[in-house]
Formats: sequence, structure tokens, C-alpha cells
Amino acid sequence: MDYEKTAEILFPDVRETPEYYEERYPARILPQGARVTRLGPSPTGFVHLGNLYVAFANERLAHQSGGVFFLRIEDTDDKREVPGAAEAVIEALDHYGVRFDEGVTLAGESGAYGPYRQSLRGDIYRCFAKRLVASGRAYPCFLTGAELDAVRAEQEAGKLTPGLYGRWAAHRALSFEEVRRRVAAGEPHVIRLRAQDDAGAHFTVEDGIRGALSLPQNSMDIVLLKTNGMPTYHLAHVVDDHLMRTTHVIRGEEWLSSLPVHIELFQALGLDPPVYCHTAVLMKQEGETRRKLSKRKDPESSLAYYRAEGYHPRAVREYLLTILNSNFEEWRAENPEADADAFAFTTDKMSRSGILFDADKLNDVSKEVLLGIPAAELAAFLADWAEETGRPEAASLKGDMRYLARILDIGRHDANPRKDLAYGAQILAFIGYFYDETVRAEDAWPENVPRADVPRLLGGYLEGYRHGDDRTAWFERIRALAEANGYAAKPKDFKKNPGLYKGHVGDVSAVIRIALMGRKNSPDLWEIQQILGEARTRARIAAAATRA
RNA sequence: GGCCCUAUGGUCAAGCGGUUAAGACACUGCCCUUUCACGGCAGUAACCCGGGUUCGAGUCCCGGUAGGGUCACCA
Repeated sequence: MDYEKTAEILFPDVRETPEYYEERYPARILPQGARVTRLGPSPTGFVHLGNLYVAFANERLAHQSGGVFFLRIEDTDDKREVPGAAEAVIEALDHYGVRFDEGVTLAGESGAYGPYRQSLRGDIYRCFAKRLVASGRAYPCFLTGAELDAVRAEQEAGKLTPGLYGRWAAHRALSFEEVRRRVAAGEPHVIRLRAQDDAGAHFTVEDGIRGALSLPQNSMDIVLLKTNGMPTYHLAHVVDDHLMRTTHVIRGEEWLSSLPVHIELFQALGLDPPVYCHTAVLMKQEGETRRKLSKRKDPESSLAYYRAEGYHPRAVREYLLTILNSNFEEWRAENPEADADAFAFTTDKMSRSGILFDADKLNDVSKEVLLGIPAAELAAFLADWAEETGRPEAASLKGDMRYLARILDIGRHDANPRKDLAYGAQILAFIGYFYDETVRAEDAWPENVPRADVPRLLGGYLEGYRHGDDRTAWFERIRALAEANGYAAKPKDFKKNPGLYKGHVGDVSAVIRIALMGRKNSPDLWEIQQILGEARTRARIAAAATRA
């Protein structure tokens, strides 16, 4: 009885009942087996790689089953909120192709289960909190920060488990009169869960990724409603995921330890919990040990990093998919052309142990993905990226998109296409020699070529140069040039009789290559010249000849 | 420290009581080749430890160990 009276003085303004909300947000009408999933980021402005990992899993699960995937902004912590961050999150996810069926949008929100910003759902949380108090499963706690600190200090001194439980939960048993007095006096308070307090008892839950889990029953009187009336994650999650009719909650492993709290809350409210799926954590190698990819320490933990480096969104998605489902790579090998959405994603193929982020693998996957993107599209992507990130090369790139596309297309149509391109920053460094502003003399003339030969070779090359030559005719001229200057026309001849020659045709090519682009390594020379054009080719050779 | 999760090559991992313990990335060598890349071939490299159960254990059980996560009026 007193519980109900307590609830009434605590929440005099709450007129609705949970039953009202049950009716207002009825069970969804969906096909058999359809899954309803969500993403619940807190709007701090930072989107972690792990957020995207989890987002893909949720998205796939919902859309593969004909279900619903929605976005809920978990902005219950006013101290952490960054203005405009929700929009930034939506934009960042959209960049990687993560689309929501309902929830918060750039324009506001859509869907029948809103509002989807937790800061707008205060009445709902208070209504459920009131029910909890009325049924004796929650109570007001007036302990001050100083008093809480004292409890903690005492627990630490006695090496006891920290937290409010048992005798430490001093306000558990406050009388109705006492509560009324304190409320009337305007004493600030929180609403705490009255834990079942069945010390040591364990229960089992079936996790969608991990299988049967044995967990200790919750014993902590955790905060449900903060002093400012906002809910904590625990209450908000339980109320929202029930009312929004979420069927599967895929979230990071870091939530595993609070699962007992969530289960207890569902039980206290007489509700069925969703299927929980706790994913592995993304790790980073640091010296001898590995640890969670850290927002503070590791730039590569941020989605913004991949964008800044110029990774194509499809590449990041493809990489994440390979670590998300162990059989994705195999599937991809068999279906190289297929849309990744055609892959049958399952939670039981998800990793249970921490995954070390592997940049090598990302780059390899990325090269493969970029190979599948038409040159013109790739050129547009690269130029836009350069512009967005303020790269000085942006103007040159945008200045001649056809030129750029031809550059990016080098060697991509052979039986065994080149795989040179991984991500924006790397590509710019790779193709820099195509632009007069960025060519640099990176490599010295070949050591085995006498210095005096360089101008002679280049002069001879320039003289005989015919831009219209096909690849074969062009190389025949180089062979002739090599021979005329004492170099073997074929490497094999040189190998047979090294004493007869200064070097071989490869050395002559090296000189031309260095003259043309300042480096000794590059894709096919003839093709590069065709792209550079006759004027630029001749100018560069001539300039190098005089410089030498 | 308590509790929980996890444990196959350097990395991601297949494996579901009997396998010469897959594959991919990375690495090494060879071949192809005017350089680089691509490609081809070959190779180095793994079941955390100890007990059980079993004819037989990477696989099941127990105990260690190690790594990770978590113990907020943050999510």
C-alpha cells in the first residue's frame, strides 16, 4: 500500500499508465520471423568503427528478415551532448550505406513508435518508473554525493564490493512519512531499483552470438532515474526496446556485465526481454598486449579517420563484413560480383573473441573493391574526397576528370589486373607524377649507367620518339637505342655475356622512366606516355636531359 | 580485487570425437617480366597448460594460466 502512496507523491504529475503506452505502441505487424533491430548511439559527435560494425549487423539482421531497423538517439546525458551530433552520426552512417527505416532523421523523425530521441521521452520513463515504485521494485534515494563518496570510501577501505546494495542502500527502507517529508522539503533524489538481492544466485540467458550464458543475478540498487528526472541507459533501454518492439539487441560486449540489470528490469515490469547478441570488441595491438580500440588513443577507431584517409565506404563495409561473419570471405570468393547484401548474414557466425584490427587486410580488401569500381566513378570519388579534405591536389584533379580517369584505369583491364589503389591518400601519392605540380625527382639515376650516358640516352630517345607508335614499335626503338649505346637489347643476352655490355635494355628503360616521372618504379611506360600526351612527354624528357 | 567473456599460425579464421589441422592477409623463395604491380608455384608458421572421460580429444568435462570486458546520477 505504502508503495503506491510513495509512487503518487513522487510522480504526482504522471497520469498515464504503462497500459496506455502498450496500446499506443502496439505490436508490429510484420512477416513471420521478421526482426526489429536498432542502433542507439549517444550523440557525442564521435562515431567509432565498432559502432559501424554493430550497425551493419543490426541492419543486415533486420533487412534480411523483412523487419525494421531504426535509429534511436540516446541523449539522456546532457553533460555529454554535443550540438548537431545526431545529424553528424546520421551523416556518417549514411556515408557507409547504413539506412534506417524509421527513427531520427536529418529532417526530424519518422515512424509510429517515436519519439526516437530519448530526451523527448521523459514522460514515458517516468510512467514506468512510477509503476516500478508502486510495485515495490524501485524507491527514492536521497543520498547526497558526499554520502555516496563516504560509502565508497568505506567499501574501498574494507575491500568490499563497491555499489549500493544490502546495508549500503540506506534509503531502501525509508518510511512513507520520511519520504513525504523529504519530498515536501524539496530534497533532490534519484529513483533506484530495489534489487532482488538473492546473493550469489545465477541464472542463464541465451545470447544470440554466445549461446547459453551463466550470469549472477543483479544485486545492485542501480539508479533508474537521475536527480534531473532523466533515465539512465538501463531504464531507457528496457522501456524503449519494449515499446518500440525491438526483437534483437545487438550491442558490444561491454554491455554483457549489465545484462543482469536489464533482465531484472524486464522481469520487474513483467515484460519479455529481446534476444541479446553481444559482439566481440575491436582491439588494437600495443606492444606485447592488445586492448580495446580506444577513442582517445587510436585515430583509426574513428569513422572520420577512414574518411579523411580516403577509404571508399564500400571498402570499409567489405572489410567489416569479413570480420563480422567468418564465412563472408568464402562467399565473396564465390560471388565476386554480387552485392554484399546478397550474403546471408547470421549471428552465430559472428566472432566471440576480441578482434584485432588489421590495416593490411583492410587495404587488401580495399584494393579488391576499388578494382570493381569503374574508372570514371573512382575518379569522381577521389576528386570529391580531395576537395572535401582540402588536399592541394584537388584543383588539378578536378581540372581534367578524363585525364584522372585514364590514370586510375591503368592496367585494370588485363587478364590479371593491377591492384595498386587502396585509398585516397595512398592513391594521390601513387599517381603524383602525372601532375607537373607534384612530380618530384624521387630516385637517382641507375648506378650502373655511366652518368655521361644519361643525356645521350635521353637525347637519342627524344629524337626517335614517335608518339603514335604502338607498344611493340615503341619498345623496338628502345631496344635499338640500347644497342646503339652499348646495352644489350635483351636482358638474356646480357646475362649470357655480361662482359660485352654496359647493361641491358632495362637500364635504358629505367633512365627514361626516371626522366619521365622521377621514379624507377611505375606501371607500363608506354601507357603512361599515352596518357601524359606527346607534349608533356617530350617536355619532361628534354628537361631531364638538360638537367642531367 | 569481485564478477563475466574469450582462448587454433604474426592477423582474421575453418573445424562440431577419427582430417596429411582448410582458406585469406602478412612474410620468404622461385617463375613470369624492360621496373613496379598483377598472376602462378612453393614455403615458414598454430590447437595456452595440467588433469580427466573415451579405443581415440583442437573438439566433451574439471582445474589452472593468460588476455579482454565491467564494476557511474556515461552510454
